[in-house]
Amino acid sequence: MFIMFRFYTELANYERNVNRNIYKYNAYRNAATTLAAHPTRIKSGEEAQKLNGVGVKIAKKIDEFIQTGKLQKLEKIRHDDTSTSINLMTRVSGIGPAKARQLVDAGIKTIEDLQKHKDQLNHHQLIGLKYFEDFEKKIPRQEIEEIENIIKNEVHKLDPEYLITICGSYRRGKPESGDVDVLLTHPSYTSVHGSKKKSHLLKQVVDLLHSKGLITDTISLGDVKFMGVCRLHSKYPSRRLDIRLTPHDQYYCSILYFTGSDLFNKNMRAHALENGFTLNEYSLRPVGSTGVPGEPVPVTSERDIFEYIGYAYKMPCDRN
DNA sequence: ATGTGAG
DNA sequence: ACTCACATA
Repeated sequence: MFIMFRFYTELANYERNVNRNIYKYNAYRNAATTLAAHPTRIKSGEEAQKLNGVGVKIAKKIDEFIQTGKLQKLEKIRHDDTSTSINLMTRVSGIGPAKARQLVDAGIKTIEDLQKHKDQLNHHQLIGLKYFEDFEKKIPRQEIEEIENIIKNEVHKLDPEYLITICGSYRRGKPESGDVDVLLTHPSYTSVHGSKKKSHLLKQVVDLLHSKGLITDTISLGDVKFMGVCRLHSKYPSRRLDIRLTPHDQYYCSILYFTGSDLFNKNMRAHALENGFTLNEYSLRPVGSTGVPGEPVPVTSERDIFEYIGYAYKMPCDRN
């Protein structure tokens, strides 16, 4: 039923992006996931309708697919001009469903159209347009290794106490990644002194990497999160770079969280709950019988987190 | 404050 | 699911 999962996901995205109907979007997504999780092959709509999240309409579509091998509604959507235009617009970083709809309603339907109407785009969307092709390219592992070396060398020349970890699929050992996700901390910055603003710790690093030519554009820069663009040399594509600053005592929970995968995080958090803990991006806390989380337990490595909740340690490459 | 978008 | 940053109000 994998193909049905794909079809319903496609219909879900259509309802969200084109019709802006979040309820139908959720309905299709629910149906898609329950169908995907179903252990045996489904032979009819009637059979499927017994499942949670599958009603009359979706059951009918299953019958249609079984009989014809396709879905009329989906075929129509795939050839619909408005629908395909909206999908194209949302591929520009910074353009979501709402902006895409607005652009297409104004007759702006292609990347060339966007270039003629830059006045309708905000700063983020302009960067998304400027690097439209580059941002869709995968980043080879070796290139991230080079970026990592530059960041670590330059930042440690500035202050060797910074701790730097590149997370995401790169840390899970994947040969290619979609962006570069850097986690940054400094021993002088902890959540207990959280009220003391240490935002310069992030700005300082961003300014440095900018001056060294690695960072080329800033999409946004707050106290704890930078989103922008970097490039190794003029011959390389431009890459999306995120840097987040985390308090030192929350560093390993953050690393765990931002290393993923999403599914792994979900499973691990569920396991934590079963063992009386709640785990998030910031901390691991025991949950009392009242259900109120207690104080965070001290964590000085990723391994600590696994041990507290009695979960066999998994290397990042085994978290896919 | 509220909505949008990203991750 | 939840948080951060930005834009607009």
